[in-house]
Amino acid sequence: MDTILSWTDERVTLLRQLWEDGQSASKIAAQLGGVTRNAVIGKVHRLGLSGRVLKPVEDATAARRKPAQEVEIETAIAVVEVEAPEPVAILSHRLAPDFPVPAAKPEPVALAASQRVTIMDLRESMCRWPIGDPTTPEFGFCGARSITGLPYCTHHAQIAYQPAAERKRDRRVAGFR
DNA sequence: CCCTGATTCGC
DNA sequence: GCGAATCAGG
Repeated sequence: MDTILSWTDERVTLLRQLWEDGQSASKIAAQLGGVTRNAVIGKVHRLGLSGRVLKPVEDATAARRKPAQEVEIETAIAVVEVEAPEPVAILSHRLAPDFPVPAAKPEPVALAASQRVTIMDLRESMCRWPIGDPTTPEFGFCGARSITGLPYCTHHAQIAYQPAAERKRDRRVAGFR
């Protein structure tokens, strides 16, 4: 077993894809698993991937600091107000069309009954991992604090986003930490 | 308080 | 090379 998950070719490749795809460091870290956003950012810099085409908001963040070397980033980017009105409760598919959605249900209702919330109580910031049988009244969602930008909490994100390489040999199941 | 990326620097 | 701590800002 090649324990110690490090920056293998697979992970670096995935990092590159996600980063260039505009994903934030924290989201990438969550999907890779085993690393923090700091680790992701550090790696991005070592790979020379920083300075990607950013969205106005993020670019402003990057430009604020004036490092030892004057990285004069003169950007005359129009600030676009992107206000996405978020309906209260909707199906996870609608909220996160491009995110993998677990086939109906992995966990026994009893196991997470304490946190389960109904669709009516689901909020944007809550984990949408389905719990229970959708055809029954007990059906609900995890409801824990979700990773901003992702539909699941850290626990379920790790189940939903297992890297292909590791999925093969399996390994980590549910939450650690 | 939530989050963003950037940089520093001990390991 | 790695990433926690810290910074600077939204």
